[in-house]
Amino acid sequence: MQQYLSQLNEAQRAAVVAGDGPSLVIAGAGSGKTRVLTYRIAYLLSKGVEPWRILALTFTNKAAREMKERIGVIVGDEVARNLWMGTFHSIFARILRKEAVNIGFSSSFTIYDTADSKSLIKSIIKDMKLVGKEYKPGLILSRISGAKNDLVTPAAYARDEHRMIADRSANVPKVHEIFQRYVKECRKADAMDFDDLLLYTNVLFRDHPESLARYQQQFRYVLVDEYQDTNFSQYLIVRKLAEQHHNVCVVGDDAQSIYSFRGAKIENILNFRNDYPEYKLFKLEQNYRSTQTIVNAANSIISNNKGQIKKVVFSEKEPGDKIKVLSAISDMEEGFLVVKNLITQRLENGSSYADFAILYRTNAQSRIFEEALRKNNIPYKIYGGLSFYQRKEIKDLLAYLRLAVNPRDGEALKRVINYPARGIGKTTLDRLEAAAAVNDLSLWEVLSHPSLSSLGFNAGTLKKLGSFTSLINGFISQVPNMDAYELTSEIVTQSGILKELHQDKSNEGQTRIENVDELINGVRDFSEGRREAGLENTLVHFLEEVSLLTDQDSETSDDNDKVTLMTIHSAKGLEFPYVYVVGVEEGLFPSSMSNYSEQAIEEERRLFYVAVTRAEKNVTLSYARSRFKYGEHSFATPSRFLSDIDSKYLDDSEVSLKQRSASTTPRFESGRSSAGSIAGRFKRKTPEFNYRERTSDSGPVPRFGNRAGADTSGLAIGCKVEHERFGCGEVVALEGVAPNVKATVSFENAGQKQLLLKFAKLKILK
DNA sequence: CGGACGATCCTTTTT
DNA sequence: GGATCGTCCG
Repeated sequence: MQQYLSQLNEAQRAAVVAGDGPSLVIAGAGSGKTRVLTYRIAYLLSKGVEPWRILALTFTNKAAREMKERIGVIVGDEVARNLWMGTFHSIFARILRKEAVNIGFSSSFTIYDTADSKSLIKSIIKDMKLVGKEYKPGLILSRISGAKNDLVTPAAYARDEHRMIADRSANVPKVHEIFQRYVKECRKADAMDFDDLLLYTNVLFRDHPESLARYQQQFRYVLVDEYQDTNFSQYLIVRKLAEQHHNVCVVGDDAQSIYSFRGAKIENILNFRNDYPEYKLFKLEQNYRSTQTIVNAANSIISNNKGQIKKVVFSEKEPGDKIKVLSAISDMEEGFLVVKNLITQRLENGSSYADFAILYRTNAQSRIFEEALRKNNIPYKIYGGLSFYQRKEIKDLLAYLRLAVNPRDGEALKRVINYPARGIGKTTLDRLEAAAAVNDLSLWEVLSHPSLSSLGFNAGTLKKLGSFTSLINGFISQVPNMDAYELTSEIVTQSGILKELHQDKSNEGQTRIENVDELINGVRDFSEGRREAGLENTLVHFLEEVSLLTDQDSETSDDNDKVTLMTIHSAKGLEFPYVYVVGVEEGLFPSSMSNYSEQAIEEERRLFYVAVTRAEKNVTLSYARSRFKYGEHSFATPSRFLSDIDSKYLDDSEVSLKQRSASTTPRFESGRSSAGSIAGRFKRKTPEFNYRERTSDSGPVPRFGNRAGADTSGLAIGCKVEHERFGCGEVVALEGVAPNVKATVSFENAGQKQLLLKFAKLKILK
């Protein structure tokens, strides 16, 4: 152990050997935070702490796996294997399966993914006859998810003035009812969604103190990585577990908080001191990853944000390359320029393809780079987007597996009741669902109910339903006898999936068969791997693993020496020698969705910070002046973030050439141009978004506002404003006091509306 | 009932 | 550009 400690700098070592009690490790980008966590765990183990007494929560399963391996090298695999290490979701799914009966679920409950949740919400909306396009499943789900992450029940939701007002002003006043129905349907289906895994853990700990006490006693040490991206629900789990002993070590960086859309509360890291006043603070400020230029440029970016914990990240590596900005006329050209530049850099430095990453804001951007790379015969791998497990043929097969384990799983049942086609159509399904609703049963319970025949189906339909039911019953009866692999093989043939797939002789059909084969192989590997490790290898376990996979987790072995393409979000925690951050344009990065609020822009800026700090040696930024969006091309201006970078870190050789073309390019974003002022070397700031100049400095203590709406402090009667949905209008009245100011706005096309400023996304035009 | 074909909506980001 | 949705017809 001693030799490992000597590899650390003073701050790192202090954090590793800190005794019992709470510690907060503020870890700047690239400051060796994983190393600290790894060694701290190894250190605890070397002090004689049993591995199963250590709970370490990471952001991805991959991070957990790698950390386990590294710890295994130090203390031995046998020991490392018994650590409780994984994502919040997978650890607590595991615990919930054991405790399921305490919270009214079975131990083989299904985990609904986002698509399942949306589909369920959709059918609830339909059933409630909520017409109008305001009720979009995705939007409703995010509202419900937000509530769950704040531990707000449907009843509490209905009492929550803020949520109700927000819903009303978005024309979706019935969300709370949908929420209520959704929770009920999930219970009926013996299913939990992602948020439920955390929510029900809290419910379990609240309602079953004896159970909480057991885990409190088991987990003597709790460690949390990426603490800045935990939500309230996760925060509370950690707090409860550590309630008695306060042996909690959290690691994070407020500057890298990029998941607020998922309910993450940056406040968790800031409030640590309140929950654990006796806490020890460790700051890791030396960056070992990147050159000085990259670190300093990143610092200059993040300094544009108001609220942050003070820290000075520095690098002692060489100054290194300046940051280059590639300016392209179109998205096609952007792809071409980036790939051209990549080829050059690779030849100049003799580096491999795996040293390069292309990072973008949205998955949709990947296509253009895939194309450019393919044309140049450059190998690449792409993360995210349509993952293997989201393909239709895979989801179909998985649905059968899910049914075998939990036939009440309504989403799975609806998916396959008529796949392969067996003559059970929409009419039949509608009637089954109606019967289920009336009798408060799941679809499966209706199907297997003795009085199914009294529902008035004709004999043919009854027969078809009966053979489907016995097919599934056959699978169910095999669950206890077969392992995951045997059962899957059985299901593929018996269900008729294989036969169905072989009907299709096209190329895509061939690919689908290969995919299914791949899944079967995956099940076999899983089955064997688990058996060798002496673990249970049932279908339940396989399904759980599959549903909690992150896209980083599904890396295959033939991914050597390839350029990496991924969103910035998925690049979190990773590093590459050469990084391209592409699509650095207004409306794309920062996303147009974040234009309404200061906090949203700050989060986008943190995302930009994360992107730049992934690089070890070189960062290249690129933007396009026009790109295809929704099938037609639209124009763009360079991102305001370019002007956040101190110009002394920018390589402007190429830029100055482009300035001329920039100034002659007409600007299409009227009135509220941004970093379109790229002339002047990104230096000039757009006053509208330069918050620091307008707001008095709040001092060294970070302050985080919680306003959700736009900055409308300058609003007065007579102002022209623009609303996302209602369009342009004029303010005719203002009443109430901040933060509850209500404005009456007369819209040109939508008439007069009363809007609460903190919720309405009003843009002041004049 | 099921497949085919246009219309329509859309896009952040993910466990 | 592309996935999803509703409608139409065999």
